[in-house]
Amino acid sequence: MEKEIAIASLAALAQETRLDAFRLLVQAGPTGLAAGEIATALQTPAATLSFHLKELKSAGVVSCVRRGRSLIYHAHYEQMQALVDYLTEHCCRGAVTH
Amino acid sequence: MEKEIAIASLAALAQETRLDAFRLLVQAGPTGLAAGEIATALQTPAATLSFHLKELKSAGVVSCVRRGRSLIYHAHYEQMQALVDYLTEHCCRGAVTH
DNA sequence: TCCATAATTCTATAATAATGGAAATATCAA
DNA sequence: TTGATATTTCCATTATTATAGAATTATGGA
Repeated sequence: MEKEIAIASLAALAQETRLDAFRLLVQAGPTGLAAGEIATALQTPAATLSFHLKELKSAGVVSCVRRGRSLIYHAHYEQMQALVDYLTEHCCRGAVTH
Repeated sequence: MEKEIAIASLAALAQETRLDAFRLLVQAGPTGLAAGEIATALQTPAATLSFHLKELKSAGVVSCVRRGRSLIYHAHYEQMQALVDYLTEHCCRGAVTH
């Protein structure tokens, strides 16, 4: 993973509403969640949530597909795994936790 | 790891100068690096770097001790490992990368 | 004590990010 | 084709973060 992408991914998740939204999507799995379902679950105005979903999407940690009137969002597990690998590789050298 | 601490750690690393500084500290290992050595390596003005080191410190991903006139900074591997564990636990469920 | 060095804090400025109402766009159903 | 629903984009406002020169604090040596 490129450093720039790692920074963008870290920034995407370093905000409460976005981390909460992302965690909901991880829980939801392959089914995904509609933007409105996330907004309701997080009690966040649609416009605000839409802004955060756009951030997550442009960082590449989520994607969405239209289904009828809804846009269904999904977590990108591969990119998250790549981020974890990046951190382990570049930021954890010498860790002695377990 | 608490969500708040995870967010603070992610935010600390989601900035180029700070990620670069942190990676230098990881490379340096137990020896650590003086603030001035990091500033020189990154070609960043002392005041700017000091601001970023304070951010890293308040997020708990680095610490420092005085040695003579210098402040020697060290990476906190345990907290980084805890962050990686947090992400794996909460944000990677279902990952199928390898 | 006085000077040089190392780093931080102070301060102002510029840049970026977050918030949410209102308007616009897309889709479906009757 | 009209109306209801889902969501985004537009926009203005507020809040937070980053930058770096100048002043300040801390330390060690002559």
